[in-house]
Amino acid sequence: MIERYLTIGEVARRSGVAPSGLRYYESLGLISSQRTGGNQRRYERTTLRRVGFIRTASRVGLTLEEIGDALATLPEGRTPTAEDWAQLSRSWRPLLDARIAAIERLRDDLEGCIGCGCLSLERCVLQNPADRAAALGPGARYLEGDSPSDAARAAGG
Amino acid sequence: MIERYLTIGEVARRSGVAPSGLRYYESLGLISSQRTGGNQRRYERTTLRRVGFIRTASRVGLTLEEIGDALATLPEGRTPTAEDWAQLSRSWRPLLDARIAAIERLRDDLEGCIGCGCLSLERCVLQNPADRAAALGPGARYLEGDSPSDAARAAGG
DNA sequence: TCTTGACTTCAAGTGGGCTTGAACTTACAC
DNA sequence: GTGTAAGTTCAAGCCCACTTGAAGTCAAGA
Repeated sequence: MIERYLTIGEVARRSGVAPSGLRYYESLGLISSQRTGGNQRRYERTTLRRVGFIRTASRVGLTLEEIGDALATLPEGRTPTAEDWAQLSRSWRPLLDARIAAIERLRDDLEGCIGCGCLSLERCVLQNPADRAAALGPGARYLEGDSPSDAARAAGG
Repeated sequence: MIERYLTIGEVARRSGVAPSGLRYYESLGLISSQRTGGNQRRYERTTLRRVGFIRTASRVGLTLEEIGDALATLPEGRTPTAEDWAQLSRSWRPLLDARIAAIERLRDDLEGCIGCGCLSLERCVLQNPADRAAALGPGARYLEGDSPSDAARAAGG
């Protein structure tokens, strides 16, 4: 018989999530386990991948509830079908794409600060708030919470 | 005189961050304000952009401490130079790129589940943990916390 | 001037995501 | 068989990112 089930300690070591964290995930229904006669948890190997998925999604700002909701769209009693997966993939895509776009905007904004010429005007999108001499000028990029019309209004007076 | 300073309520409405949140950011040194004679805060317009930046970075999983550390690399007493900005941009790029890569991996993994053929094998990277009939097979992608050698070991026995 | 909504500080509370500790049991190498 | 590392539950605690509440002050229009 091949070694099929993993103890919580093994999953912990290999996933980087502490046993307490794995129990917490299980309490939320994100992962599941078999029990030995002595009530100890035993995990399937695929749990490692599932935990990796949870960690990654969590690290990029998704809540465990969102992750759980997504994983819960998979059927409980049967092997997920292609349509189950397609639905999960479809439902998450906009969220993930939005996350990516947000980070890229952040990154580009930082780079834009160097290239946009605003430094020569002694101001910037991310201007040091201690810089009292600042005045709003041209060349600004906008982040969420600010808009082109804001910039126009500010520039206008 | 143009309207130059914003009250905390105005910044709150326009940034989407509650006054209490703005005070919290200020307590952490992420933003700063002038005070009126009556001790009320007044913000420069650029604060809107700064707050937008903080929110975006926070939403994609960066801590306020990381954000603060980054913003703190900007000089306190003078206008940031091109080199100040270049340094901030350089120091954040790997972090942001890693974040983007993680989300893309997540997204591609979800899509891969549909296209990789694993469904026909009644198993998947994100296999339903309730599926007891599962056995680890070929075609698996790996996420953080799992590795090619893991997969080889599992497939091997 | 007065009223009222917006502001102030400070302390405590909340929710998410875990961790820690106490008290106890199980699994396994020797 | 036994020692010990690893497991169990449950309650409480911790850190982060805020929010809420109390008690009081400020700003500005009628």
